[in-house]
Amino acid sequence: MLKKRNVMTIGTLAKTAGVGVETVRYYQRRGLMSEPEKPYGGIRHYDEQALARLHFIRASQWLGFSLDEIGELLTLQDGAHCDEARELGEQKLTSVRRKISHLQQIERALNELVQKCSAGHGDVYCPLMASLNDGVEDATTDKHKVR
Amino acid sequence: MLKKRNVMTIGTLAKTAGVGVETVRYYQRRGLMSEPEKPYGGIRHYDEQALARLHFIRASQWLGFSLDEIGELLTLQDGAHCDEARELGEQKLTSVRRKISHLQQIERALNELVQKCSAGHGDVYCPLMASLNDGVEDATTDKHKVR
DNA sequence: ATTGCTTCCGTAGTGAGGTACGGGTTTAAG
DNA sequence: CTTAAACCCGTACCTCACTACGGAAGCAAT
Ligand SMILES: [Zn+2]
Ligand SMILES: [Zn+2]
Ligand SMILES: [Zn+2]
Ligand SMILES: [Zn+2]
Repeated sequence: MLKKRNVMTIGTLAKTAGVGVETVRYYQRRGLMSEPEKPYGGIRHYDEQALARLHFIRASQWLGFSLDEIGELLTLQDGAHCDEARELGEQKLTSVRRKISHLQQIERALNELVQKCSAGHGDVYCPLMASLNDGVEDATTDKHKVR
Repeated sequence: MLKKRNVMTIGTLAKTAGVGVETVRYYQRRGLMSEPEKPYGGIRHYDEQALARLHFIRASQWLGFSLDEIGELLTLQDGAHCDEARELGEQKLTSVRRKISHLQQIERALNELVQKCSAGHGDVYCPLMASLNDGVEDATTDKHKVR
């Protein structure tokens, strides 16, 4: 694994960034990373720019951006279009907040069901099961589609 | 759409429950619903029990159970095994809480980035982009895998 | 009786983000 | 020099929950 002045093979690059080789190749197919030139009949080598790109992708992904959106972010990466990038970030922030409040609703409902059940109902039919049968809160209304 | 005393075709059943016909058939293939007998050369008919089953599935799904888990819940539905069902519910509750706190971490990070960018940085390189390049918080560490 | 919507049934495709396989080539270690 | 590991490349497969397709046959209204 000789890493002579930031020059790596795809395997070293992948391991350094903590992803699989196949993942790097997949990002190349998706157009998120370029494939370096291949020396005649040899092996491609990658530098610290490729590594930075991988970091960019994983950081963005952690923030909830899809690979398509990351592609878009990359075209705005020159620093001259940070207003557009910020716009994307704001949209993502909104969607993250929606997800959180949806999950919090689920958390409350589920917690209530579990509490009611564990409070011990005699031989009465379990309220947890009853709620699943009758519909949990507004579970089956259009307000919160499952997908 | 004649619904003579709780007797429906698959289409009526699906529409009443707010799902597609194909979804009902899919649940049957998955073993979550039984297929009623078919009268010789005729059309199957469904009753309000089938509808209740569909409600059960959608309510459970809304709570975050996968179809496999719902299958498990259904076997515990007789009321005699509510301890096991509650156990499943508690596990799901834990995972929902983990998801929430993960998303809250993302929310904080993303919010900070957007704020820093919109605060207006002169001709300095955009801190949002810089953070994406350098790694957002512990984004690339093992603590919070993207998948 | 003809039109036209349903039902029936099996199979296949979708989207997201990879992961796996397999056969051939190249390089590094001993 | 030999052999094991790593690389190259295309293609297939994975999960999850559906969704679509296609052709035959049933059923309701005009
Ligand atoms: Zn611009
Ligand atoms: Zn109970
Ligand atoms: Zn039991
Ligand atoms: Zn900026």
